[in-house]
Amino acid sequence: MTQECFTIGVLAKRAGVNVETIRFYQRRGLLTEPDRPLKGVRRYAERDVQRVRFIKQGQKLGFSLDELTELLSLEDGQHCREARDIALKKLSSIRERIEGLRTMEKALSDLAERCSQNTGAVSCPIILALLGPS
Amino acid sequence: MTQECFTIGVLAKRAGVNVETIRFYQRRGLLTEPDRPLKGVRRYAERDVQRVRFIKQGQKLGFSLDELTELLSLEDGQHCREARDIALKKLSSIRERIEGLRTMEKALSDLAERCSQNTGAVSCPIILALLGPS
DNA sequence: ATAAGCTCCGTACCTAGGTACGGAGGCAAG
DNA sequence: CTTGCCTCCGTACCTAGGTACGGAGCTTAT
Repeated sequence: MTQECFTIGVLAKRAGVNVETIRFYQRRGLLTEPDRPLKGVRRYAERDVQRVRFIKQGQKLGFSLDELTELLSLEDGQHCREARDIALKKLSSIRERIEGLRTMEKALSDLAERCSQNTGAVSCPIILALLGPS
Repeated sequence: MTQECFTIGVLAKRAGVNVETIRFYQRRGLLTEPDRPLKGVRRYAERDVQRVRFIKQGQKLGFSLDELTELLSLEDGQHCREARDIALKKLSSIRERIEGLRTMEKALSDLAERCSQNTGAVSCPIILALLGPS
């Protein structure tokens, strides 16, 4: 059986963050503070590890802690209609981001190719490409 | 002919940022400080507007000012080999980001669909989906 | 039962990325 | 030539997202 009961230190290690970060997330409401069965010492489970990893992954993708709080609120499976609205809003911002990144990807790979052909590139196209149809 | 000579206030307005932000970017080395032909007052050109817009766009996509400084250093079209290396590094980080966002997109659109079918969703799949093959 | 090594909690501090403020000077119109 | 609005510059302040610190209390091995 999986060990579903570890301390904050173990949680932090498993999630790859600092203990202080866990405490910070609790203050911010991103992690619910568990009850303390053992007189003062909180115990955590696997789902807490996943939550923290989710937050870290989300941050890498450019979401703020406030946005992630909102996303995590979908997690309980209740409030279906509300969840759907939030999900759709986030979806469109995600799609915009993907589009922007794709434009950047194209510009950079063009640049890299031009450079490796060593055609004595005249001027880097990155900025123009990123500005889109200017 | 295009008017290639405006003050910091106009530059800021055209780029959609605060005057202080321009000055801040100059201190950070993201924008080169132009000479001051008119006894103390700097003049800017269209390319400065584009540079600032580029920075703002890059930030939305999750790049730090340090990374953007590096990307902007490609802009002169010199240092081909170096530029290519930087471009390739950024490319792989961009591709990772796109992948991450795609995973998130899939999870969210599944969620939204499930919600609109009102099947009394059991548990939100977002976290699991985001953690990838766990 | 005592020392090592946790945990808890509050508070202070740090970095990134700005934003605001205040004094001094330029410049154009009335 | 003065009023008003700009620029320049330095310095102070702000928000987000942590990190570090220090005292006090568990808990576990010896």
